Amino acid sequence: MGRMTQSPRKRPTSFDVAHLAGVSQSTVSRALAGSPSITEATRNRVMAAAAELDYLVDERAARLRRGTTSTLAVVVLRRPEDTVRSANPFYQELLYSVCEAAATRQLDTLVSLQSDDGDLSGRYVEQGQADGLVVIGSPTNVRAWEYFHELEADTSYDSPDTIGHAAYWGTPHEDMRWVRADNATGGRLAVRHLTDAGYRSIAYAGSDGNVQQQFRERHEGYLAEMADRGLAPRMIAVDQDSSREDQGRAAADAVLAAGDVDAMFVACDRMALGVLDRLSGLGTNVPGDIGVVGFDGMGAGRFSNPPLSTIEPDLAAAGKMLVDAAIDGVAQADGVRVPVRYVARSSVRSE
Amino acid sequence: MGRMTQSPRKRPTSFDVAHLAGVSQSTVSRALAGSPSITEATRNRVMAAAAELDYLVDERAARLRRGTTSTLAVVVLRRPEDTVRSANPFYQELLYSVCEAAATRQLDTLVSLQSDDGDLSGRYVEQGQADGLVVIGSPTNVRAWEYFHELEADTSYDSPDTIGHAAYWGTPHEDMRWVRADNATGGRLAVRHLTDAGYRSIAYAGSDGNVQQQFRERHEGYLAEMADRGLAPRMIAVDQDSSREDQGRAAADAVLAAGDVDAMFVACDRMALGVLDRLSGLGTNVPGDIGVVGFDGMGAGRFSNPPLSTIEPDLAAAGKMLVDAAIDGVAQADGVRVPVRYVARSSVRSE
DNA sequence: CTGAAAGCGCTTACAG
DNA sequence: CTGAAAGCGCTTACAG
Repeated sequence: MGRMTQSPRKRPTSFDVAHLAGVSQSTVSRALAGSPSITEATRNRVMAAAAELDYLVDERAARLRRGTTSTLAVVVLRRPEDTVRSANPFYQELLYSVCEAAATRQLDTLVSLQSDDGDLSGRYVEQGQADGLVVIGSPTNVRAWEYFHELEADTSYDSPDTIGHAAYWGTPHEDMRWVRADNATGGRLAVRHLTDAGYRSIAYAGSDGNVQQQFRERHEGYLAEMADRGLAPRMIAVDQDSSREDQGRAAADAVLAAGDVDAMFVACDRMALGVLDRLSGLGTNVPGDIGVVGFDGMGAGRFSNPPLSTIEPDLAAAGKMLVDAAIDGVAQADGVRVPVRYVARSSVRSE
Repeated sequence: MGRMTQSPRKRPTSFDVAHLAGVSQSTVSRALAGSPSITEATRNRVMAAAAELDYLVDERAARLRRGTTSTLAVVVLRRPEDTVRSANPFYQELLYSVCEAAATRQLDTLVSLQSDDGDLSGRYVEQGQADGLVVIGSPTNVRAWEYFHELEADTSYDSPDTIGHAAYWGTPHEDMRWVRADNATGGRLAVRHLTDAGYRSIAYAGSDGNVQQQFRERHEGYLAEMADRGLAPRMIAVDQDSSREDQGRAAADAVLAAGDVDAMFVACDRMALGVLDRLSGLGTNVPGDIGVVGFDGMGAGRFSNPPLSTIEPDLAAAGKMLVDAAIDGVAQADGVRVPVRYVARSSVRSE
């Protein structure tokens, strides 16, 4: 490693470069920033000196002076009890796609994992650390969402070069600038493909209550499409407190007990994976006896038994929408929808 | 939103707070930083004024002056052709656990996704943006690893408060400070559990070449344990160019063609998932006819057909080791190993 | 315990 | 096209 072969020395500044190149410090700054007013010859001399000294601009100073940061802050809300392996991979994927979208816009991403029971902080713009903020979470992070909701109301001044924009995934508050999957369309798509494949007695498996806004919307899409097709809706309500997988297993039991259901639209993939697990354990033929459609597009669905048909939100679009909304703002006061598509796999008969 | 209810005004500085609290700017700085030399009464007055003005320290200025950043830079190497959904989730999980480990140490994480065919940059410490650097990638990101390898050699000066530490996951260069799974132990564990379950003709499925250091180590562990138990090793070499899943499918075909193999230790979970997919498609009984063990601990393995036994690296430990190595440095010049454990699921007969 | 002042390392009017 | 100077908003010796 380099530092062993040479004695440490202080990091060079633009003054050192100026001295070596025989120009003023301001010229160094301009030359390195690509100012068009600098001669090619001068620029070359400066660049050579900078390379020679291994000089790099100190971004703290540059940003302090400039007033901007070229950075997007991303807060990921996690449940305190989650480990990397038990956490819902959906949020990890969403984080990843936000980072990708930010990179496309030449923005670095300042990521902070926060949980409902720990310190919350989202004032990165006000602290000069970012030009915008994206918050990713599930509506169950109640305290965190209240915190961010209040933050929106509190911000009483604007930074010179930014308007302190923010965008949110998973907020239960309608008056925050949210980005969400087009859940209702997803619900409709599920019913559409299931009926096209010949299923008629299609149940929705999910929570009945109003805890999860996203689930409610999926359910509404399901109801609307069922009504449009003159089919009677059925609800398989699951216990709120168990894991998604166990909720799915219980839903499968309920469907089998009912005896007259031939397909299920399940609120999310993790739950649907639980459904499949129970159904295959019991020897029920999927998709023959019962067709199953999930929601999320989880990778695990490609290898389940059988592979899971699902409604997949366009994650790349989601990342881009969040970043754009956070940096540019959006016209509408509230939210924007991420498109979804139906992914056909073998948990549904071919149409 | 707040900005609608009040006219925008410039962000307050410590001078504004000082003015309102009737003290000097230095006192504001000290009071807010928690300096013990400030009276309780003074501190309260300052805090009240700061709250009143909604003042927050500008971190750019504070860090410029202080010389540190409280930030860890994390570079994630991605393949240019990958999308969020096609990318190996292992790296997303690892990124997540690095962020968690950093948060535990009160560090923010500056995340940058970079790919072999795009701009590479890892000089965050030199630019005053971070106190340390973690790079996560696969050995296949050849150009990127060469870049970071050279960077280590180039750094010819030290920052005043940091030594420009870095730690790497996935580097093919032995002389960089790497963190890796304990692959050899993983290979041994796989063989151990397979033989304990009564399997005798255990093949290794993976690449034969030396492309993937990690795979080579897993193979070596397998070979060593097989030798210790007096069993004859078998290699099922896979085609380098197809997808992991297809490599797995081909390996399954090869095993079936051979006819005398009763178990497989597969180089990684994605490949093992391909093995399972083909085996179940062909009606082969797993674990009855053939036992399968993968490597990685991928979430999808919990729902595959049958659920996949696997060697799981401790991801939380991996994140912590990377962060610690990057910030504190480590004693040894080269690397440290992340512990692995055997996760028993139904792709192996119960012992 | 508090204040006046220097200075971190840049960018950018302002002159010439 | 280039330079001298101001200033971004802090922290921290140095005095008292």
